[in-house]
Amino acid sequence: MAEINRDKLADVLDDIALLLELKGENPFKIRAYRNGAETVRSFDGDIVQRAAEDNLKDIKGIGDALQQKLHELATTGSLQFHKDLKAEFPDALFELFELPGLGPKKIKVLYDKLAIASLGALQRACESGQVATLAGFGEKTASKILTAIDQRQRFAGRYVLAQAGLDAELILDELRQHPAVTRVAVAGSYRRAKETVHDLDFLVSTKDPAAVLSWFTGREGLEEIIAQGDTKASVRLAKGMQCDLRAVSDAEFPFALLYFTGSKEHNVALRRLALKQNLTLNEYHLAPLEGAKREDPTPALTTEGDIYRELGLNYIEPELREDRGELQAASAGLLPKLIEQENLRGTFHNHTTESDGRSTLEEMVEAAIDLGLDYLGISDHSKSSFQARGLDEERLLQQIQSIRTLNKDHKGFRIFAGSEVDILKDGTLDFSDDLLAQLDYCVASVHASFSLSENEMTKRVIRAMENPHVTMLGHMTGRLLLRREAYAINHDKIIDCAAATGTVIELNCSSKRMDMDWRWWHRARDKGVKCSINPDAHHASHLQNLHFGVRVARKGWLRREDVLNCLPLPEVEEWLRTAKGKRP
DNA sequence: GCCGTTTTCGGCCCGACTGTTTTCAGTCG
Repeated sequence: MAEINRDKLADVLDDIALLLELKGENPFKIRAYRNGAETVRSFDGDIVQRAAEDNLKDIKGIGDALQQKLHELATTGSLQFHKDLKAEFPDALFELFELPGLGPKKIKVLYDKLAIASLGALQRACESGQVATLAGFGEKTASKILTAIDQRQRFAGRYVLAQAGLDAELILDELRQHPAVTRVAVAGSYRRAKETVHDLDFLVSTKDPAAVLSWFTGREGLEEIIAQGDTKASVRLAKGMQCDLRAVSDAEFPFALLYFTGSKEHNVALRRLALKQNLTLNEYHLAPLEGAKREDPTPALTTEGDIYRELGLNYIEPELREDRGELQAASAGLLPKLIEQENLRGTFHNHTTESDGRSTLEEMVEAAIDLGLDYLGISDHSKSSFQARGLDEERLLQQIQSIRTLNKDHKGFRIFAGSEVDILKDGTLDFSDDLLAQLDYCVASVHASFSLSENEMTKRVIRAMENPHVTMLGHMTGRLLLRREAYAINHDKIIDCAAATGTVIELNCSSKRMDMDWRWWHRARDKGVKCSINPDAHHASHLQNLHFGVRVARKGWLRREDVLNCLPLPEVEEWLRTAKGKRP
């Protein structure tokens, strides 16, 4: 039986939705499958187990048909209905969905009329002029497709959060200085702090949209202008990222900001809520449904908070807007007070030139002080990570001494001596317990043997977490965003083990990692697991990534009290001195 | 396909832009 997990269940439902779209099925049926996929992804509990037991009835969004299909998937590892649908179309056809401008309807026409089922065939058909003759297609469509195929090679199309941040902040600054601009914001997945984004969505309020839009499309160094209308323009930056700008009136601004921040799922849920109150919500206003009776006119709403309040909700922070329970929490007054960057007092898991860092111990300390932190943990690699010049026992003991000495020069700032110790293939650690006991703390991480089965990997990591000297688990899945997949590991079991052993889980906020993934933190938090937001800095400048770490922690519903490195120095010292099983 | 203090049938979020169309379908967010 094929190994089945939560993601596999959700992916099959999404795949069915796509296949049904190609077949031209009822769009609401398609939406039901997509909703089902999202429900599976965000379900709080062991959805695979529930599916195997055929016990999904009370889960909103899963009806008889989806329950039956999920049950078949969970018990047999595959789904006949899915296989049959897939057999109707060649695999290569699905590449076509990656081209902007092509959706299920057009792809179906290409497939039905010209038997086009791959990027190569599509390129040839565009070049030969066949595509332009199809009903609903034309010369421009054909040439746009050719451009899209070409660009697909050059621009992978997604960017990590910190990377997008450079362009986002620059363009925001320029927009703020534009004389015709009143209010400005960057919305979209960047504002929601998704770990990767595919474009940047800017929003301005202005009395002169034409002036702002023409400034936007006239900026220097653009790769292309994708679209330009009266209120909206899209451009591609030289580095390939798409940026959209929307111009609205100042009265419309909060509605547009809410709308363009998304997520799409959050918006849909919000509009459904509005409808229940006989209101209709769009990007311009909140208004009574036509014909609906409403006692009072909607009062002036000038901020997003006003709109939420009008709908009977507390203000929902952008990071939470993923339709993962935030509307219910806002309605019940149960939203968390999310962590803020100024709550961070220090950070663990940082490297120096002793292993593979590029800044010295002293440079790292200066950078931490400049950032306003009160403590910094140094955890260079251990000896098995020879590719990273990992420290052996002798060098680690010397480093501990250097740190103790350097601490004497700093009043009110503390450097903690730690290690990022390798979790070996069998779950044992790279250093003896005696040596680990001499450290202030220890981060344990997997750096090799990524291809173990989920079961073996989970056991391996659990064994390491059961060590009384392991303070925290480093980058839990080893993923590198947009570059390397996470290794297989059972999140539920690791979180349970962290709760049982008092092991902290790291939120590694290196821009390429953001690991453990934000989708799991709410659950971990509720089980009492502590988080440590760590930049895994290999250069003094990488401490800046704490900013994005905090934003992703917010996305995981984390509060100040859930994060170890929000503790003030005296308390974190006390916490580290206390034996692992007895910590608060 | 899902769902119900209007319900077991008839709804299901909404608008801009583009390209192909003489009034709109498709795509995107």
